[in-house]
Amino acid sequence: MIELRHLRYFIAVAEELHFGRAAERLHMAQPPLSQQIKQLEAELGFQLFHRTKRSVQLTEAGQVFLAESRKLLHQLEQAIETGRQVNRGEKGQLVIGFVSSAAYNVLPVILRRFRSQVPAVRLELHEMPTNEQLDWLRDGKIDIGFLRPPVEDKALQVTTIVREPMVVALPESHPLTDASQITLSQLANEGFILFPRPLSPRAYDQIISLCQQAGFSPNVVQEAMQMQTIVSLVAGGIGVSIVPVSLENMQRAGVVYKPLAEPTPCAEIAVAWRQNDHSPSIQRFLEIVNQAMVLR
Amino acid sequence: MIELRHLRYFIAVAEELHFGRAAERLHMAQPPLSQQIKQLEAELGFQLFHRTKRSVQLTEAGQVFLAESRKLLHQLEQAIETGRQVNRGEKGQLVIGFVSSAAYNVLPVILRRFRSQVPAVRLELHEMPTNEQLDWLRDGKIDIGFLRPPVEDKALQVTTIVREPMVVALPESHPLTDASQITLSQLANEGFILFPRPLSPRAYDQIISLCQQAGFSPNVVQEAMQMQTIVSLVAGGIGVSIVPVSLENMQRAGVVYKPLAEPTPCAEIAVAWRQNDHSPSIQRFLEIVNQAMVLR
DNA sequence: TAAAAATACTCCATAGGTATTTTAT
DNA sequence: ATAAAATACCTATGGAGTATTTTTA
Repeated sequence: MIELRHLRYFIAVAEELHFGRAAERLHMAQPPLSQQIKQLEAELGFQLFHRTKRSVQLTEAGQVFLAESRKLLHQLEQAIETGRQVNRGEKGQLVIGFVSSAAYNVLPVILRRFRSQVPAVRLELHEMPTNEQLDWLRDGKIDIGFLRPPVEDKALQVTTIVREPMVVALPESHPLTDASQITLSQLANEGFILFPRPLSPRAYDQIISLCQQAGFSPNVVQEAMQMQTIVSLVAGGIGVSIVPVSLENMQRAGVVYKPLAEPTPCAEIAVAWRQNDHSPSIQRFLEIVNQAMVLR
Repeated sequence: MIELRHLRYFIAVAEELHFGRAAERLHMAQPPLSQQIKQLEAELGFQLFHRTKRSVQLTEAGQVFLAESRKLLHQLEQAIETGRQVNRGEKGQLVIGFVSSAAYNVLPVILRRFRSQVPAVRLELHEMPTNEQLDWLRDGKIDIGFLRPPVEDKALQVTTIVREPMVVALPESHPLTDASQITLSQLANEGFILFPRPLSPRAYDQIISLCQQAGFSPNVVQEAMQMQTIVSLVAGGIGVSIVPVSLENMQRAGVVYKPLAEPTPCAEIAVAWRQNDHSPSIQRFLEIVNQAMVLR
């Protein structure tokens, strides 16, 4: 059976064209080297050297096999190095899911950091709602999710990384745009635009219950999956909404954001990953998330 | 030190994801297999498997290294196969020199045969006179020469493969074109076109001495290196020439070839190669030359 | 005859085997 | 309780060393 040893020895002899010197270079005696080369030739089924006792020369086949052998050892080095990089989480591929609002908030910061620190890990991004992310995480279709807690699944690990105040989004033309802040009760007769409850039950219920504490049940005139859509609808005067403050980053014309007077309700974003997945690139990614987003 | 054994074992375990079954497949016991994998991991500096006693799983780095390992073993197979082909003279490269007249005669037959029997050997052809071929052979710049004997060099082996009659080449307009054959004495007063003596001393001297036996010294009015040129000059009425019969293949308009009445002088072509060069593709080529050109 | 590869043999390192333990399900 | 990997220990193959012979320039 051919071993790498044979190739290493062969390369040495081919380079020295002298068994004695090659043996010296390999820190071994000459006879076993002759043996191993002979054995290699037997395994290969062809001569590597023309041997005339006094001089050693590569055969034509030997020359070809020399080039191939060098390539092989070099590739092994490469393979080891690549393996080590993957092991350190410096090379690989990550598939990431995120809710649309994360795109305005945490994602840009984290991705910029990750890309600069670990450039050899390819990132694949998929925008999708929380519940879909949970399925994809379980199926291994994504490795990391940026989503809205809570998550019940015991197989998934979840850390909240952002907790931001909610603000009221009003059409530019609305009379309340002059107020410095708004109490919920002032919105009792407004039409509300919200996301469908299954998308983020906790946030949804929070808003509803706050309104009820303010003495009214909100009149939901429209639902929309995407935050962009909600903001657009507000701009269009369809109604008002309560959105995470980071949406201000969108700079949508025709919309004014106002803080709430109430003890501020919060929108949360969390990272989630499979508890038993110790893939180094995931670990590396989570480290960077931690660095960037130490949650107070 | 990593050996191919390690890779073979690793691939087996990675494919079975079960040390026991992998060991069985490798016709060995399970403990030494565990040992070898452990040793491999130590050499690599990273884990290949997540081992939880009850289940074996590839790590991310392990997956990458698995693909690389498979590639490596496959490439070794390839290298061995290529080496064997080269050894059998079925793959490689040959550089061949030939005198211009060989192009009308032996070369086409031999090359056609060789290309069909040994398609994977690349041929490089260089037209050049005999003396230059000898230098290039000695320098290793060509491997095979088709040239005009004799060759004195002891380091070169030479076999004559073609011995063909010489014929007289006359301009179409010449009065002797009606004769069925020609005696040299009939050409005593003609102007002769010949190649320079150094190009093929034997053939040159042969022609001169034949003329002298016929009672005259030929009047050489023009010399030319290439047979084509000689024939063109004859066609142009500059003079007559004595050329190998295979030149008739050229079908040059304006020239008529006539056999000689004299005991036919002969033009020879030989193959030459370095005696101590046992490169299989050369051997293979020479075999085919022998097959095709068994000299009577 | 001198230099270098091949042979002959000897030895020991280590690959591989056997028996057993550990551990997770 | 059981299946599977790890650990401990032993065995023996074969890789490597030493001494010697063979070969040819």
